[in-house]
Amino acid sequence: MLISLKCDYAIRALMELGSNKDNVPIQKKEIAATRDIPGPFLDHILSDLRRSGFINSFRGPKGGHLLAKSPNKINLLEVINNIEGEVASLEPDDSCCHKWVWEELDNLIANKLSAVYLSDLLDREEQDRSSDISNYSI
Amino acid sequence: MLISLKCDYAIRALMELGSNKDNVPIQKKEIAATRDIPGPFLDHILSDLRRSGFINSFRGPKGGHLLAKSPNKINLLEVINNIEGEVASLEPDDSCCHKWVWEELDNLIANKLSAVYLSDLLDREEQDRSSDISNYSI
DNA sequence: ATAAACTTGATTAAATTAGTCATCAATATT
DNA sequence: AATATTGATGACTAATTTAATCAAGTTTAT
Repeated sequence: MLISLKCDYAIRALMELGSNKDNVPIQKKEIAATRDIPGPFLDHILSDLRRSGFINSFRGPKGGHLLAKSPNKINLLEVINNIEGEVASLEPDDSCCHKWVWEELDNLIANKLSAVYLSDLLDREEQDRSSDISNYSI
Repeated sequence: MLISLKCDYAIRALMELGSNKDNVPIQKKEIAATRDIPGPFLDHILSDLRRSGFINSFRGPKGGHLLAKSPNKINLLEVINNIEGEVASLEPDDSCCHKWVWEELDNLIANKLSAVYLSDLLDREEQDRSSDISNYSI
């Protein structure tokens, strides 16, 4: 797949934290459970997210994690770049004839990803959730 | 990288065949040498290209390979789809909340790739080659 | 016939991805 | 202060994918 599962997990984790209304830290166990992420793997992902400045973590009982920025200040490109180093770089220093296509494609992808914010994902999720409810009540 | 090296090789091979003016089949060895593709690996790639109907192959001495279609009838999406199964499918049947982003991204990529034809690559290569020459003579 | 080519399948090596596990560090509660 | 709870980190492993190699077979021009 284009985006690694690890990255997908990272975005899920951020969504869980972003949907948190009160300022009480959410614990790893809860994130893993509600967003279906393997627990021990999530450790590393949270570690990456913390090092990249997306979240703040607190140890001890009542510890957990909180978003460090507003969801509308976090776009997918930066998340992906920080989690997996690079999005979609083609042959490193390849000077092949059709390099330009891969470059155009890279730019296209980067543009798209940098235009999608965590807040967009949260809005859409909220929207989906409410349309599910209305479907159910019809 | 986004597109596998195998796919890149496949496109290089098609370019080599597409730049062939006369109708004499080009041999594997020559394709491998001029386009810098590992010989034995190219075997499999040519096999895939043949099975997908992009090229015709001829055995025996004076054998080799020819394009089966005009370069302006071959776009990158079909090549890639035939060579590596699929371009960039995300989690197979995943119903995760932000699936729509990956879908939009997939569509964007598919649109871009299906709009680039082998003839575009050949034109660009020709153009690059001639600008190199004029640079040299200045 | 024979040599030159392509064809195919088995096998392998390396890299990447996904994940586990154990140990350490911090802190709220008592 | 002791303890239980939680996060932090690094070593390790398993599975998958990618990128090949190699050998045996088939076709065909000469």
